[in-house]
Amino acid sequence: MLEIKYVRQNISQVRDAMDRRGDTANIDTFEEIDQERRKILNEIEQLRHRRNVVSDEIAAMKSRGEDADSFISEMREVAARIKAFEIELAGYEEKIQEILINLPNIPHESVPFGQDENDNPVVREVGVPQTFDFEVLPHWTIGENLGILDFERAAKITGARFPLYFGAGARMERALISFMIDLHVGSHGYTETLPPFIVNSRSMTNTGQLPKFAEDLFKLEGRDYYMIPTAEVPVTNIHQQEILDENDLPFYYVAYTPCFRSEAGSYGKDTRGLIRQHQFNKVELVKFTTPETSYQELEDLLDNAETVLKLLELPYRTVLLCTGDMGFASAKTYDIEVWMPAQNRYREISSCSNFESFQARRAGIRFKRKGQKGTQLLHTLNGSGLAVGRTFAAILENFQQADGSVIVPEALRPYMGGLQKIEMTRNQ
RNA sequence: GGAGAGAUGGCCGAGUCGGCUGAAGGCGCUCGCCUGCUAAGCGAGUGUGGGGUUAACGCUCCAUCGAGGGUUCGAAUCCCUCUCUCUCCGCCA
Repeated sequence: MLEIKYVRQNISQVRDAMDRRGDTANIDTFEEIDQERRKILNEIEQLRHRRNVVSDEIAAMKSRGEDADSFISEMREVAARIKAFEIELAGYEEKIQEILINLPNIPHESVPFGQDENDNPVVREVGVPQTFDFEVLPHWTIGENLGILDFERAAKITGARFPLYFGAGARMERALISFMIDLHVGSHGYTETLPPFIVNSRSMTNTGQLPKFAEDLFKLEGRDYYMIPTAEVPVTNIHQQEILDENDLPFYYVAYTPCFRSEAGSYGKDTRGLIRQHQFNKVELVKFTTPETSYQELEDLLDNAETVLKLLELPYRTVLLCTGDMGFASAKTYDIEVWMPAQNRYREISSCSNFESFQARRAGIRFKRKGQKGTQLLHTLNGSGLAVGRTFAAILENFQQADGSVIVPEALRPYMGGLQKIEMTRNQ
């Protein structure tokens, strides 16, 4: 959410930013409603002032034993007028709030203009895609052949787009989670957290999933609870409505959670394999920083995520999202895309964003500077470090062998009891 | 699920037969003084959001004592609903 004062004073810049994003948010009525709102607010405040003054006078008169009936009946009328104005004001505030809550973040000046993902500049490519002297198979075929993935049975249990891992596959998924968390905690200074996987609508609104993107979420029937689509939601909300001390910043958190997404509107896309599931695992990095450091922190966070791919020896590239491809709450986003040999293309495996004060304002996350009065909104950032299911898929495809087996990346072997290769065996 | 207790400023904690309490006191923090340094001591200041005004410092008004609603001229204080926390019982991994 943007600050109402900012919108008021920079209405053309805001409109321009919406255009660059290709967002259809309607701020045409903002100025008019805002003015009306302030006019009424003024009236109310004057009446309330009158009421406060006279009420004190009434108290004084009564204590002196004087008759205050005429004041009381006047105030009875004032109270009624206040109430009428308050109802009117609430209507305007609701409208203003609706406009503000649906306004996306303003892209940072370093974000290039563009329509969609085709306009995202590549920042760097790391690693060289391997050449295979046999026909490369998609990861779902590899996984099913090895007996470590079973989409058919998963569909029986639940439905389409749910994963079921067996044996060395289940173990590798778990190993990836541990490997990533240990790396970020041990080498990058993050604090491990294990948050709730279900959150309330307030938390969802704070990070920007609600109200605009409700159809992407799984909601618990009859309750104000939602399954998290990313750990970003519960972890960012850890400090909801808190005033933090500048000396304690920055906070770095890493959290493993499953993620649940309805994937409404993606019918027919990535129907096979682990790329697009209703439930998948992800290790998420979240930062709370001061405004002046947040862009350096974004670069560092991005580097932390890329390190996972480097250690796993997976080729990838990093792209900077253009204005038209960014998420609602983000001011700047990098995507990391891993090489998928069977698709002969790069696929998103991490998304690292700086939200500046957008989420902090909604969530009321502020900090105090030493020697300075008042509080200030801090900046929140997050990024996948990494999406585990897609990492799993990338390993199967990049490390597949002619005989159908899959080499386990060296960095992962300590987490798999030293297993070097996943082969067709009965009890792995 | 049943019974009870509670929710106040960065933190702790007063305040209920409604009215000079935006809120005592303490801690913390900031600034100043003082002690050779440290510790202690002394003095002053110190919530948040919004409106008006100002070039700015500031001044002023309104709101805010878990959330929402009600009673009243007036509510932190009375009533209702909800949320959360704690204690006991039941149930349960």
